[in-house]
Amino acid sequence: MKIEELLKTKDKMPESRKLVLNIIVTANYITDKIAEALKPFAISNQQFNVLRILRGQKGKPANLSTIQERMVSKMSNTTRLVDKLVDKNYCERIVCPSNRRKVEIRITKDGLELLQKIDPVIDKVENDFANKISEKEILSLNTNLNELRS
Amino acid sequence: MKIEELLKTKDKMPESRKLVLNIIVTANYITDKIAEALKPFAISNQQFNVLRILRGQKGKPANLSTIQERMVSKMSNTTRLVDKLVDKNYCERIVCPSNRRKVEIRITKDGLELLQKIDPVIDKVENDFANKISEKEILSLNTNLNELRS
DNA sequence: CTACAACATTTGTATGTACAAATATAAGGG
DNA sequence: CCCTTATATTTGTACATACAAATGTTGTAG
Repeated sequence: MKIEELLKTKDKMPESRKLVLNIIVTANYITDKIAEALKPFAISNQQFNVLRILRGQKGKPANLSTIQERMVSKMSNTTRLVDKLVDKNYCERIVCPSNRRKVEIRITKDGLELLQKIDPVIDKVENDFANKISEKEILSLNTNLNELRS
Repeated sequence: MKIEELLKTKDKMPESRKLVLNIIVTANYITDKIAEALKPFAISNQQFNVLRILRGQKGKPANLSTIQERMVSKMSNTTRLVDKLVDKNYCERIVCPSNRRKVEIRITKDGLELLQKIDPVIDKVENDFANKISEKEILSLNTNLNELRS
């Protein structure tokens, strides 16, 4: 559905505004789909994002600032987000021996197993979403979005 | 900057996942820019969005459900959002005489004046953002985003 | 009329998030 | 070494948001 129709705007907008609103609305759309898919697993989008970052470390521990800089949606309080994951036993946190200001955060076996269960579900959400346009369009969309952030 | 570089991912991702992350990251980027631009005026992105919806009514009052369905990012508690705007004297709320379950919400003179001050600032943010790509690319981006939500 | 379902909004409450200040540690200059 | 500054994380607090239940109102079937 066209963005103007979706937002029921009668007056016509400049294309730049349409673009801005369109990106935000589409981001909300896909974020909601992902949240819905994660619901049965009782973790939030942000927690899932952190778990995937930790898995990406391939055994190496991550510290808080590393996680923060890699998060899709940065937030000011990664400490408490990691707390939740520790509570649920999906990751563990120990003080870094070489620099005791830092903490070393590692995904646990439980965390890895959870991700393995979630993976196909999220893959499906992502594919169902992206496959509404052609392979070629996906590529040029990615290119354009990269440029918009420069 | 490419999305993979931005998120510092070493393992390569399918294009569908890149697209999803790219849209979310870009939406966060532009949302932050808008929030920054609105900061001097002491209103949030959501409050600004509601004010523009009310102005779009051109004198006619809006009720809560109308506002809610037109918001860029829907939220569960529009009542309290409007409360904030009423507190600041940017809109007024009266019980709808024909159907007392409803409320009629109208932008005030103060609200209209505020929007007039904000308009050029937001226009600039939107244009600076969109003008990083060509007119033609903006149009096809809008088309593709519309399709992705179908 | 009256009872009951539907509707529009509001409120309670638990949880999430932002921002700044606090804590703890490390590193570097004199 | 001691003092200052920088770094990494945590905590306090105020505010925002989600979700469900409550409130008040309307429409309608009997």
